Amino acid sequence: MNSKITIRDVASLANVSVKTVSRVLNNEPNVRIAMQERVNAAVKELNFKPNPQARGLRGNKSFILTLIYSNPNPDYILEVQKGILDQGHEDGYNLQILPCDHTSENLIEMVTSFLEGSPQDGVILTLPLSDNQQIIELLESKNIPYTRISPLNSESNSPFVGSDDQKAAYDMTRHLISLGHTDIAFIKGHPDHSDTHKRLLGYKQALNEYGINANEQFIKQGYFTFESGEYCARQLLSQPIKPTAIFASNDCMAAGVLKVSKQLNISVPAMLTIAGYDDTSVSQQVWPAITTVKQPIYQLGKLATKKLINKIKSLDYEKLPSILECDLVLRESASPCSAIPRRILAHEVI
Amino acid sequence: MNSKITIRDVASLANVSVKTVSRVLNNEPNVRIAMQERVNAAVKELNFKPNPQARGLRGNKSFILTLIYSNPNPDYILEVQKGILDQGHEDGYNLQILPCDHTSENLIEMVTSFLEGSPQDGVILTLPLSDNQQIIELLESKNIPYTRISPLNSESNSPFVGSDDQKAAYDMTRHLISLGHTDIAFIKGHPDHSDTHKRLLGYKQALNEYGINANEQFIKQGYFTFESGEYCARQLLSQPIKPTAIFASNDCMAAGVLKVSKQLNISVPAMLTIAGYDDTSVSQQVWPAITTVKQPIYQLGKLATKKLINKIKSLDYEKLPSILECDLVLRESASPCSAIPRRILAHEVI
DNA sequence: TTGAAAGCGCTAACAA
DNA sequence: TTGTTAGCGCTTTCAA
Repeated sequence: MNSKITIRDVASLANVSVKTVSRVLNNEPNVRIAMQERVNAAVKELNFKPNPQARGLRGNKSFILTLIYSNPNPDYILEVQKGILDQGHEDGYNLQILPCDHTSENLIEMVTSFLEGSPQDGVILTLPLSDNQQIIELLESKNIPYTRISPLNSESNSPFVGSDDQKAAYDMTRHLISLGHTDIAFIKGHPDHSDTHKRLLGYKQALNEYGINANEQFIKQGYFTFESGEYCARQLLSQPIKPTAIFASNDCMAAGVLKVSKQLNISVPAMLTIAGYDDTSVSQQVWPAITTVKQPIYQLGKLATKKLINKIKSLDYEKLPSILECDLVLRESASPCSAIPRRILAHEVI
Repeated sequence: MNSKITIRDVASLANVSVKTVSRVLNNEPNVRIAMQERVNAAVKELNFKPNPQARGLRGNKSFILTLIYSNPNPDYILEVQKGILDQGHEDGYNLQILPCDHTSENLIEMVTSFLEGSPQDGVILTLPLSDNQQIIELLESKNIPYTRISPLNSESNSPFVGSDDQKAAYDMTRHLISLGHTDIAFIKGHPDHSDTHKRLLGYKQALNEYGINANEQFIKQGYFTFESGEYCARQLLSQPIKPTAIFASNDCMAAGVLKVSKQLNISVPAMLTIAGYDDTSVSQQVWPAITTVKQPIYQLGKLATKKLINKIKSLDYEKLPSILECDLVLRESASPCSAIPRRILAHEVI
């Protein structure tokens, strides 16, 4: 159904052989400039686009990348997709997607059958699949190049990218401390996600640096869901010693905290400061809007793709950056602490 | 890189010709049952998967469908994607995606170059692209089969699917009336989206049916954004005669209304009922959670794909349903009207 | 009902 | 530096 112009048409218009056209198309050496120009002119005149299927068939390539994800955060996924697509298009690759459920019994079976059924040149894994050993082994055994976004364990002979979650969580905690908070609670994310640990680490690091003892009563286990945010908030806010700030490791949970605060008539931010993570739409659409951390999701997708393509082409990818920085997004849910400080800080606060 | 077993291996194992294998694979007639079984057994034994590229090259098919979208609602898009993927996989099609910006100058240019550059058997259009005349003409001129989700104008010789937006808006308005509200404001969506008009129609239809005059002061132009929801809410809630209920034609805008209500110290739902549309995550994660309308997005994607595939295969698609029903999702943002009714209803309210 | 041969559009190997 | 030929894995003639 598509353009019927083939490489042969171009060849005859440019008065060269098909192989020469092919050479020009693929930037192969050993073609005189004059030839190149003649071919390029013909390509342009005919609006010729090489047929990827034929190309792929011959070269045992498909120019298709596969994104496998199991993630309930649509904002994140769509943004990653966009990054992958943009880089892919730049290099002539298309994207195929496989949403799946990482808690499913037959996850591996499903991924296997997908990988066998439709050819692709490489695979991109997002959290929490980036750390799924079975999937990684599957890819290794099938010799399919892959790249991982935000894996916990980055040791591998495959590329990965990630954002500096620990630093971002550190920065956020430091920001809360700078607002005068010392009783800062933390709601952890799902234990299956590697960022959960990194964010917790950043939180503890900041407290530590300012001489605040991490109070275990202030650290609760969430699961990245709204409900788990509510649940943890209820626990935190019914303790005898209540935190003056709650840092939830994603926005969903922060929104849950906000809901509970309202139900308990705790005004935000006057009586309680809330911070989230991810800068998803909900963080902007609740009131007060939630102070949060913005990951460079688009760039992560793009960079992961660039590395993957380099890996596929046996080019170097080690020189490309691996860790990108996050930004704090300051909104209304965080304000200076109004409570009388219960603790003396070891260091002056910025 | 993929499985190296070819149709030839299957043929020699089953002791038949390649053509016979091909026939069995494609369910062609004129193959004896015994043969079919022999071939199928060999296929299974070798775990043979036909190479789609070779298949496509020969048959001038790609088994790839393209979803083109320009939509800021990630929940919607991801859900549609899932529906398309599931149906596609059932019928052996893969999905390719092209996010774009429908307000961009060079939208058509971009879409054109994409369609020319990568082969696909069919295209799926979501709002607001479903009504983009230029894109439709482009597809027609290139003879690319397409299907549209929720187009305003469904007249075409191409398939479409949609949800009964008018009825859903009617149902929601009726629900608000049944709670005793008569001063019900409506925030319209983006004028480029066809559902905007249908939702308005449903709203007016319900008012009309219950003898409530549609007060033009109560109908505001929004743009499906949070900010436009805020803006309209501010207008509505600063008028001398204030509505007791606001029906925003999507959740984003409803969240904007909720924010303004809180800022103005109007408690929801006690003093103001709010309803949204779309059942996106934000409607669940604000407090109070927003009463809204749930479209069968996944099913729309699936059905649209089924129809498209039938169209591609020159099968009948007219017999498949086109319009699916929506559901009301009742949450805490709507409650019985506490204001003294300012109007007398023409009919008894349910 | 089955099979042999040709060829989809491109690139790798070889030849000129 | 350029061109010729074969063939990737499959399906479509056409013949048996």
